[in-house]
Amino acid sequence: MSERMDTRTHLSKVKVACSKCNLRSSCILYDMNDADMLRIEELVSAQRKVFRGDSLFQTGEKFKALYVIRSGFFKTTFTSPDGREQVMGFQMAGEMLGLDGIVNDVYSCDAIALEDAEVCELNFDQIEELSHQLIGLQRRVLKILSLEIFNDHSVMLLLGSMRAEERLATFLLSLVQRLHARGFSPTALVLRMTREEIGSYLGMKLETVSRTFSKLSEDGIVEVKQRHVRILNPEALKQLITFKS
Amino acid sequence: MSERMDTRTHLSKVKVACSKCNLRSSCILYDMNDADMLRIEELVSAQRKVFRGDSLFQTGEKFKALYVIRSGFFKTTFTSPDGREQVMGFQMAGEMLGLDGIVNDVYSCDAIALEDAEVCELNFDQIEELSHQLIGLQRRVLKILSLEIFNDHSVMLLLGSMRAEERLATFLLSLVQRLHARGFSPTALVLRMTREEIGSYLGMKLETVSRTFSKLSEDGIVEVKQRHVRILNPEALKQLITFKS
DNA sequence: CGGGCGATTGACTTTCGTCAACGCGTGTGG
DNA sequence: CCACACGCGTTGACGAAAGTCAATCGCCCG
Repeated sequence: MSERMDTRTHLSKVKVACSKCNLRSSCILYDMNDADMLRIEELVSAQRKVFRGDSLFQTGEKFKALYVIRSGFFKTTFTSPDGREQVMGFQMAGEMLGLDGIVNDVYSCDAIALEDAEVCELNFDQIEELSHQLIGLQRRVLKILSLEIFNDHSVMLLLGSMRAEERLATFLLSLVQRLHARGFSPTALVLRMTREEIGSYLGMKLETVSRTFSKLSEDGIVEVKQRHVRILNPEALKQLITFKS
Repeated sequence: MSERMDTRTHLSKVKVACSKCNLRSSCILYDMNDADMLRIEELVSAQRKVFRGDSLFQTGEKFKALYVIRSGFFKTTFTSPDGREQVMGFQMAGEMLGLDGIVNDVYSCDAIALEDAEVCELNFDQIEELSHQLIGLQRRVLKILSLEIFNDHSVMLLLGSMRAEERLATFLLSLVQRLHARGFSPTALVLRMTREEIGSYLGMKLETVSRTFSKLSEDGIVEVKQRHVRILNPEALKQLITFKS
């Protein structure tokens, strides 16, 4: 945890213009019409900087806002009552954090920045209030929640039915696809997380992650240099996942 | 699939009274005030019967309604593009089906009745319309979605970090707890699903499920006769799950 | 009563986890 | 500027857990 400052994150109250945001096409709020967009800017109660290693929110904290990532990279970790911990996901620009806090008015996971990040804070009371007025926003919020459920189901499928190699292949393809959608290379990426964090997310041990990387590397499918990964043969990687039976 | 009739399910358009429903305390819509409750009854566009083995909806079907289970027992199965299939959950009275269909206007899993069932159909357009008017309903819907996310995260934790015995113990405790909340025994239950379905849900093979049941039985923790399970030592069962480290 | 699906059990194989040693790279302090 | 330390990653040897394949059993339903 950083000791740079008293408060965990920088705050700036500068009003932002969603309508001019360069994330617009990838931001989770993007498909609003211009009239609604002006109203939506009211939602952004603050922008916050979060430094690498610091948390945006923690399990048990009072839930009061959702966050959209403007830049940077997060992991969310979920902890069971008995202390079991697991990485629930990795989030990047345009994605949303905090949705699982709505049920109990308390965040139910930790959101930790894996690199210095900036987020837009959306006060949840205001979201409720405004989506009461704008049916388009209401629908949008529901879709966001539903998407999260859909994505979680995909992860459950991965955890429940795939073997180590398939899991890692799926993980790499998913990451690179999301990065590509944000203008990055479709074949090269820099991992922002450790082998242990990847393993936790994929339900395997860090040694197995490492071994599996080595295996993919030996097979000429990817090139791995520490956290730098290049996908040499995307087709072979997809083939690995394909269900055999 | 049943061939009893042309349409897959019975439909009845008889207006129901949510305010008089005996499920009220466990139904996912329950915490509405009386005034709102009258409005909510408008939502129930139909009640449907679904016979054992039949599906309430299937992957790819146009999404148009959410469902609340009045009686009976369902499984939901999720299928990946390449044909991998997995049981995503088991649902009982008062629980909701179809939430993952909101994102893409298409159901993204199959809901299959494991015993004859009755459901209330809630037209989604009407939900949107009405929750636009009743802020209480809007909030409620958001909480339901968020709860689903929270539950999925618990399953992901199970799949990612537990061993076979822990998974089965967690599964049994969860089932029995939900049944107990509905007035059934806190220690005895009848499984509505096969070993294979349990295995699919828990990310293990049916033989492993069977062996694990036998193990728990040998240890005197549960009594298993086919699908009839009695929990002899709930404390020992909970102890099994407790994280060791 | 017989057929068939589901459940159990055994023997063997595979996959992954565990434990341990070592290597690489970065950042810091002498 | 170099040396060192520490965190992270890799690799190997071994063991444990779960998967696979196969035989058998038993219950339920026609």
